Amino acid sequence: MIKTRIAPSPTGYMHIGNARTALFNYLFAKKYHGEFLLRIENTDLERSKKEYELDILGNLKWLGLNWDGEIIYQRERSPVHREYLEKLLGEGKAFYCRHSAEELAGEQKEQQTNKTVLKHNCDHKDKSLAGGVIRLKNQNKKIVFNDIIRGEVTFDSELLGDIVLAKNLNTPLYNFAAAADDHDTEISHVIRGEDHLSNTPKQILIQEALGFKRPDYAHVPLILAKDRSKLSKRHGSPRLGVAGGTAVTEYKNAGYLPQALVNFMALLGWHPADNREIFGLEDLIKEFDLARVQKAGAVFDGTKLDSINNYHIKQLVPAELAQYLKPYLNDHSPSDEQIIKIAHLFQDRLNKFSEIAQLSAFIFNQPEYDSKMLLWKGASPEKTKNNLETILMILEKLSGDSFDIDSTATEIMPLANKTGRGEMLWPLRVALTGLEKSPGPFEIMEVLGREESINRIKKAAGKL
RNA sequence: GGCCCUAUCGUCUAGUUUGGUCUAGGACACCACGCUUUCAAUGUGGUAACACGGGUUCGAAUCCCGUUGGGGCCGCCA
Repeated sequence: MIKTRIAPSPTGYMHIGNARTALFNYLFAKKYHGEFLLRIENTDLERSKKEYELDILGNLKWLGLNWDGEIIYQRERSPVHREYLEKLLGEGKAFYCRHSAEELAGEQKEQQTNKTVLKHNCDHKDKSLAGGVIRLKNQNKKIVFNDIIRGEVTFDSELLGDIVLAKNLNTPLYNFAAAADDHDTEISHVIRGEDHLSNTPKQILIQEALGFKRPDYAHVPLILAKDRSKLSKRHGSPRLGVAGGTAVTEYKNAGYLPQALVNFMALLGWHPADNREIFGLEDLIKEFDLARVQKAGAVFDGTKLDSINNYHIKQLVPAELAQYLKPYLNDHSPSDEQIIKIAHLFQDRLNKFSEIAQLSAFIFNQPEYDSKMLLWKGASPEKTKNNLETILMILEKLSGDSFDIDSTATEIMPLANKTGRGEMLWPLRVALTGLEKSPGPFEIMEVLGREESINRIKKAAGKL
C-alpha cells in the first residue's frame, strides 16, 4: 500500500513550496491508489498557531488536494513519543546530556574558529542521570540511502555528532517525532523538499535505533526565487507586479484559479514525456511519475503562471467567470447581468481576476481624456465631430430593447466601411472608454447601454 | 568553513538510464508579419542554450574525472 503524507508545521501561512510538495505527494499516492495523509507538526508550542493551521487546511482544500483519513496532530502523539524515548534510554541507545547552553555555545564557537564540523559529541553518554536533553548515541557509520529522484546518497554519520532527540520526555523534536510518526502511520514514501535531504540521515539513524523499516525517499528540487535563492516570505507579492509572493492565499486573492496554480506547480520540476503542458488534477494523476522529476531547483516564473491562468480563465463559461469576478467589482455593485457582460468582454485578456477592477473602470466612471485622443491618424476635428454626430443619429433611432452588439454593428459598420473604419470607429471607441487600448466599441456599447453610450458620444462631440 | 545536492535557450523544460536519428525539440517571455478601428485573443515565422577543461570512444548534450558556478543544510525550529 502506497502511503504518502504532507507534514506542514502551522508556524506560517502555507506557501508555494509546501503546496507543490503536497501536490506531488497527492499525485503519487493517487496514481497508485494509495493514501495521502495530512500531519500537522505542531510540537513547537510557541510558534504554532490555529490561524496558520486553518490557512493550510483551507488551501489544501482549495487546491483540491484532499487528504485521506483524520488529520494527525503530532502533539497528540506525545505519549507514544515518550514510550519510544524511554525505550531508547532503557536500551542505552539514547542518553541525557546535561551540558548547559553556554557550554555548547562555547564548544560551537571553538569549532567555528578551528573550522571543524559543528557537532556535539557528548561525554555524558555513560552517566545515566536524568535531566537535560535526550540525545542519540552516535554509531559512527556510513549512511547510504537510495533517493528515487537523486539516486544513491551517502552521508557520514560521524559528522553528525550525538543528535538531539527531545528536550525532555514530553517534548520530542522534529527529526525524532517525524521518524516515529512516519513509521506508525506506515508511510511508504517520504516525498519532501530538498532542504530536508540533510535531515534524512538523522531520521534513518533514529529508525535504525528503534528497529523501524526505512521508507523510500524522494527529495524534490526546491522552488527558487528570481535570484535563485530558496523561495521565502521575503520575496514580494503577486499584487506588486509579476508574481513572486509565497503564500498560496496571496495567489488566491490575486485571482488565480486553483486549477491553474496546480497546473503550473506540477510543471515546476516535473514534465511529461511529451510536449503537453495543460493538465487538470485527474490528468496529472495519470501522468505523474517521480522518476521524471527534475534534480535541479526551478525558478518560479510568474509570467508563465499568468499565461497558464489566462488559459484556464478562457475555459470558463461567462456565468462562471462572472462569479469569480464579482468580489473584485464590489465597489460598483453591478447587477449579475452586467457582470456577465463584463466577464464576456474581458475573458480573453485577463491574466488574473484582480485585473478586472482596473480594466473595467471606464464602464463605471465617466472617462476623462484629451480631445486630441479622439482624432484618428491626422483626421480633422471637424470631420471627426461629424462622424460622431452621424453615429449619434443612428443610435438614437435604435430602441433601448434592441440595443446590442448586432444591431449597433449592422447599422454602423456599412457607414464605417464607406468613411474609413479608423475614422469612424476609433473616435467612437475613445468616446466610450477614454482609452487607447480597450475591447471593441460595439461590445462596449452593449455593456454600457443606450443612454450611457449616447451620453458619452455627445460629450465627445462637444469636446471637438 | 564542513557536508550534501545540482548544472540544456532569459525562465520552465524534452533529449541523458539504453552514446550516433540533436545543424538540440516544445512552452512562457521577446521580436516580426497576418487578421484587425486600438489593444487583447488568434495564426505564421524568428532571435535564443548543451558552464569550462580533460579523458573514454570511430562518434558525447548524453559515460568518467576535475574545475567553476548555483542551491540546501549545519537550532534544545520544523
